[in-house]
Amino acid sequence: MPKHNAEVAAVFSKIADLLEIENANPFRVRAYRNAARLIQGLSRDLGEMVERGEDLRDLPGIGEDLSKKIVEILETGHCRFLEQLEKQEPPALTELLQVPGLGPKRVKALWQALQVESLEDLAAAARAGRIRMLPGFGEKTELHILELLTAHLSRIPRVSIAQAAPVAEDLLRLLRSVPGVQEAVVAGSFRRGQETVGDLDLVVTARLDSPVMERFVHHEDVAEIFAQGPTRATVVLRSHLQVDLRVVAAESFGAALHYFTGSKSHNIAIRRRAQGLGLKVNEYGIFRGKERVAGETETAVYAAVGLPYIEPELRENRGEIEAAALGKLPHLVQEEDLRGDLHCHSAASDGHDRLEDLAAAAQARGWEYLAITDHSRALRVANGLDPLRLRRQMDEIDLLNGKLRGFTLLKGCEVDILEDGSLDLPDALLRDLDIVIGAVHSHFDLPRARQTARILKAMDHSAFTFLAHPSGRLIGSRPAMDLDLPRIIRHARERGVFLEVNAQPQRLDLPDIQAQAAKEEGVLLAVNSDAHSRFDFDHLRWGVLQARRGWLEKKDVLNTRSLPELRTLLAQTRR
DNA sequence: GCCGTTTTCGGCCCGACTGTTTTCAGTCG
Repeated sequence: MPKHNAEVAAVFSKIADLLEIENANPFRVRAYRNAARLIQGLSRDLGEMVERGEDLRDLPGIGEDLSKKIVEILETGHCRFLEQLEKQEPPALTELLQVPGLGPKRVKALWQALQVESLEDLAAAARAGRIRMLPGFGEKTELHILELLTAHLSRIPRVSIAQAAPVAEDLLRLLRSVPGVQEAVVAGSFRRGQETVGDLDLVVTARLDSPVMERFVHHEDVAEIFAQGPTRATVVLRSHLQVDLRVVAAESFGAALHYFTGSKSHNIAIRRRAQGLGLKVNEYGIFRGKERVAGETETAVYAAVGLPYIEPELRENRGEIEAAALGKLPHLVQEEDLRGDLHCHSAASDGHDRLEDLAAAAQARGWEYLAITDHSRALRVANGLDPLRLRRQMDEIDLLNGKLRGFTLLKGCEVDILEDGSLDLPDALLRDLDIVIGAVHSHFDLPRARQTARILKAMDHSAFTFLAHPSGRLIGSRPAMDLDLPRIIRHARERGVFLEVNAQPQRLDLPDIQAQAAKEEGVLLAVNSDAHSRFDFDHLRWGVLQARRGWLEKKDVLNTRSLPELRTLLAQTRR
């Protein structure tokens, strides 16, 4: 089984963990971590790059040694260096590093002195009071470790950004009501629009005498206070979500917001750039010696290092700093750019609303069009439409369009791609539709070659418009299908069809990096709500964020086109 | 382990909070 980017990144992360426990040169550890992060965020397949004879050393942070290790992992599925490390230290130690509060030094000390190799060992040692005996540890640390462990075991995995949003908004309301508070905003991965967030980072500006810190940590939703100082606090909510609060003076707001928005690797790159200019960047501002040269706004922070403002969604150190320096940042698509939605369900299949209610809600959002795309017959659990029912719906849409003014319902269907790659409805019927969405809803576990061939075949159908939720993943519950996605993206370009960025928060599919790869290939993407009721159009907020993270501009998104432009593009997919 | 309009060697981002250290290490973001 050939290895792919994610596996290579996992090997490098594990090496970094084990090296860190070994007390290796921290910069060597960082080199592995940086490489893991780079590879995780790469829009291209390493295996394919190697096949094409590209030099991996052209990737920033990859040199002679790591390049060889990547090739070794891709070709053999193993990494001898990792296996060697695992002979010296139990691989399970890296699991201990996942416990917040336990770092490499403590893990190593616990292992060497008490033979603690797993979470169970750790709990047993703490309960037996053996940890407090170790040098550098004390009674409080021992109790703290037990608490950390309990918190870790009961922790929720990263929550979807859509779930975190109402929590964040409640907290902001609370903070803004505290006397002396000027601004309160969310930073961190939430502000960058990541599909899931591990915690919430809040930045507040307040007068020195504001009781904001006290009010925050003693808020009724707070279950536990992990740390609290005059400017910074970490708490865990009853919902198990961790929240960090940072309070700064107004003059430092931009610097603090920039610092806490991250990402970490973007910040490091900005700081290195600042260093080269004789400047120092921290959360209080940008300094030349003792003199503050910026800090009040993010725009000023970027200007101080000679860059234009960089949108938070781009701050992943995936080329945005270089693009900014060249004046080549993308003008990211916005929700207001959308003229309609090309994927939604009515009560005819598994949606909740009638066509006229969906149309009214869409028109109220200022859109020009909405495609009705109920499921096809194979998806029985969703009450998929057979040819007769779909024909009836098409007639109903014609009638409705006769009454609508300045708005059009498009006739579509989300057709199942069957196991053999054929589509679930007769060709003649599909050709009478405006939009034919191909989608996989079954046989997610076919081998890579068959799964890829199945989808390529479906895309070749003469009526095919775009591929819905191409990876098939459900965040946190179902992994992406094993697919040659670069090949599917290339095929979409050659065949002249489109791909989807599905905005359902549990899907967000294509994900950011793959959406960017499609853009680079010149494939248009439809950012769709996949609404099952008129309220689900709000999902587009998350889809647009994901699209922005993929560097998509208005011109890259199919449903930013006016209806006549859209019809022209749709006609070109037919053959 | 990577990298280079000053470098092929000597650098590599920066500060807050906690606990046990009597002056700072460990961890985190």
